[in-house]
Order: sequence, then structure tokens, then C-alpha cells
Amino acid sequence: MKRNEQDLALQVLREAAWLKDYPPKLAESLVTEGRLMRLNIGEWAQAEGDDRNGLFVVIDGLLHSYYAALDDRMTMIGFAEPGSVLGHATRYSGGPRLVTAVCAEPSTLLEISESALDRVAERSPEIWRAIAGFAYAAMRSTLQMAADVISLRPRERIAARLLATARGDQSDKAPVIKISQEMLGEMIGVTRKTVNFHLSVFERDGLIRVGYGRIELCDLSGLQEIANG
Amino acid sequence: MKRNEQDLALQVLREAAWLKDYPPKLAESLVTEGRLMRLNIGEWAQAEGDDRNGLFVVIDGLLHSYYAALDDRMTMIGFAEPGSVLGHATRYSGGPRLVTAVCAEPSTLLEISESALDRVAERSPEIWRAIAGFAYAAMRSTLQMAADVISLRPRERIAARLLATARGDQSDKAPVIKISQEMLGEMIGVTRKTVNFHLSVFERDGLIRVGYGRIELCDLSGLQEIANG
DNA sequence: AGCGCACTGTCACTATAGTTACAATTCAGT
DNA sequence: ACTGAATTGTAACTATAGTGACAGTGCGCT
Repeated sequence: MKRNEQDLALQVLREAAWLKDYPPKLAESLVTEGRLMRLNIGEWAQAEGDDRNGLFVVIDGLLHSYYAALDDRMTMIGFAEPGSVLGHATRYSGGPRLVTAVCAEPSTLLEISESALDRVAERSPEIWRAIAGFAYAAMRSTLQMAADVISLRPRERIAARLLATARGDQSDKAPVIKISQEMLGEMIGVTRKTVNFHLSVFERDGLIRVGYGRIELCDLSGLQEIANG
Repeated sequence: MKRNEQDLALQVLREAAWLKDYPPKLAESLVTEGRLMRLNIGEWAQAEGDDRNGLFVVIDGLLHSYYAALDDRMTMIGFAEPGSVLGHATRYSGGPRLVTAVCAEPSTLLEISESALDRVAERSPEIWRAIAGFAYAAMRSTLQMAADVISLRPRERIAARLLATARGDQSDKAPVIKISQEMLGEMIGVTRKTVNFHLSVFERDGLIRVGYGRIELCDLSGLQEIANG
């Protein structure tokens, strides 16, 4: 059992976008030095004890990530799927965590404490470059999200968000997003009714198929066209 | 003349939020190793030659920063005032610049090339910590901006953006923001008319005073109340 | 199978922002 | 002081999203 999970972790890390161009040794070190933990629905991903500068890699399951604004509004900003990294923002700075992740499905995470990271870095200093790489990617996608909300109307915004969420899904099949319309609306700043209305139109036009708590993207380029105005 | 500019640069660096808690030696090294450059209105801040990993510190003037979205929409995301840092996102990753800054007033910038940074780091390795510090701050403010546009209605959003822009202005006087209503609207995703309407209401209530291309914030806590809904 | 909950589909009504257009004001350069 | 460009103030009208409410449907649990 433990064996299986470690194998899964290794596989996920090797295929993760931010690690796949690095030597496999790196993924192995991370699995060796890290600690696997399971979380149930509703539980938060956070480092135990005083090690607040750790990293988490999602191995299996699904989490929703939130940003806690200055005035305690919680705004959902995205998903964390297998391969995603959480908690990196604090690595460099010692500031409080910016993003909180809550399990939406029972999930397995690989916790990599700060000391574990240092041990990995001894043999594979390129780990820092990989970490810098996804910090950059995170900054980019946050800027993109802000830019989308600023410059797009709700209709385009919905399409853009669907595409942004599906990005990274490299299978040939139509990507499936697991989220309620309520949540989707919260994520992009429109009401459920508006989401529902536009999704219905998209479905009528054959761009997507909506199900119970799920949205299947059938025509990515059609959606892109809508997102572009 | 050159002397004066260097003195100004030193003063700006020493008082910059991201450097003021570090030894003054750091600011001195940066001024020594960096290169001052002047830009006129409309010119872009970008490193010359192949050194794309440099940093810029705004010494004097004002720039507007834009994010170039994937589909070449340009979205204005904020201001760069004296003390602000530009170009740090690439430092860690080698990716393309995420943010482009354009001069809104004739400005003086301190260009710190990658090699200059390395020279500074030889004597003052804590420079990395300072850089990490503002990278974190940039991530935070980007997330905050995204959260604001997502969860706030235009009226609240305008108030929140005014406050966010004024933050960092530590003088006792009422902060003054230099921006046209057109630009402000573009920045937060509403039309000029909507901006104009709400600003008029704010002014009537004594929260702000609007001028030609400028907005003076008279009652910060009142604005905060509006921003909070 | 049956129950309860969460999610979706839809309605009438209201509020708010976008559109288009034009006049009035401020500023900078001649 | 004069001119032209940029900016602000304002209006009538339209389009779109928000509100609140309720019925129908899928899903998990016992």
C-alpha cells in the first residue's frame, strides 16, 4: 500500500509540468525525503508544527485554493490537481501563506519540509531552478487571471476561465472540469444564474456539455474564439 | 548633476519599502554597481542588449505597468513610482518578462544588470533575501488585485483600487493619485462613465477631490468602508 | 427503495453598467 | 493670449447582470 503510493508519487512528479524537464533523480529524491499524507474532504493542506516553509505536491485527488484577502474575504482562485505545488510563496520570504488549499476530494499530498528541501538540494541543486520555475508560472497565471477579469465581460470570462482551468490537461479526450456552477461563478465574480445562462448557450452551440457538478469541454477552439471576444 | 542623481538614487533606495530594513551598505552597492538611465514619456523600461535578467529600480518619475496577456491584450495593472522594482519576475526563471513598464512622466531608473547583481551579492548576499521579499509582495498584491476584481462590484472596486494605489504613500498629507479617469477605468475593468459617476458621488460625500488627471484621497477610512461593502 | 441534500433550470423584476454622443474644462505649446 | 489635444461632466437609451424564489433532477446514504 505504502509502496503503491510512493510509486504513484514518483510517477506524478516525473510527469509534472514543472519537473518533467529535469533529471528523474530529482523526483526520486523528493519522494524519498518528503512525507506522504492523506487528507479528507474539507481538510486544509498546511505544514505541521513550526515548519511553515514547506512545500506540498498534490499526488492524487483535488483541492480548491483560496486567497484570503486583507479583509477576510475568501476568494477561490483555482484548483490544485495532481502535479500542482502549494505553499511555495513563503519559501523565499517568511511571510504568511497567501493561498489556502482545501480538499474537494480525498487527496494524497507529498509534504516536503524546508529541511527535506535542503537535503534534496545538496545532491540536486537544480531543485531551486525548478521551484523558481513554478513560482514564475504561478505569477503568470495570477496575472492572467486578473487581466481576464478586468478586461473580459462575463460571457467571455466564463469561456476564458474554462480554458484556463483545462490547460495542463494533456489527454486527447475532451477535458472535464469538476465544479459546481455556483463555485465557478464565485471564482470569476458572476452569479450562478449568469453562469448557468451562458453555459446553457455554450451547450446549445455544442461547445460544452454540462453535467451534475461537471463541465466537459468539447470544442476548445470555439471556446477560445468566445474568450477572445 | 550626475552626483545629484546618484545621491537621489541612494536616498530612494534607502527609503524603499523592500530595502529599508537592510543595512545601508546594500543600497550603496546597488547604486555603485547599477547604471542610471533617463527615459522620456512613452519610452519602455527594458534592459539593453542580451541581459534580460536585470532589475530596474525607479528613482524618479512615474511609469505605468502593463501585463501582456496571452492574446496580446494589454492590461494596465499598476504604477511604478520611486522605490518600485521592475523586471524581477525573470530573475529566477529565464521566462519572458511578464510586465512591461511605460513612462508616464520623464523618469530616472537604476538599471541593475544580472552581473551587477552578482557583484553586489558577493559582498552582500542578503540582497537575495530582499529580492525574494519584493517578489513575495508582488505576488501578494497581484492576488489581492485579482480577488478585488472578482469579488467586488464596480463601486467598491473603484474605492479599493484607489486605496491600493495610495498604499505605500507614507506622507501625512492626503495621497494624490495621478491618473485619468479613462485609465483608472481601464485598470479595473469599468468604463470611464462608471468611474466618473462614482467618483462624483465620492466627491460629493467628501471622500475625495477630483482634479484634472488627479485624484486626492481625503478620507481613507471612509473609502475603506465603501471598499468593504 | 426511499430520503435528504446539493445542484441545475427557469422565472419576473430590478438595479446597474455599457453605449454613443456632445459640451465644457484644463493644460501645454506656440 | 490663442489653439488644439486631452480630460472631464452629462444625457438618453440599451443591454446585461443581479435578486430572490421555486421547481425539477441527480447523487449519496441508510
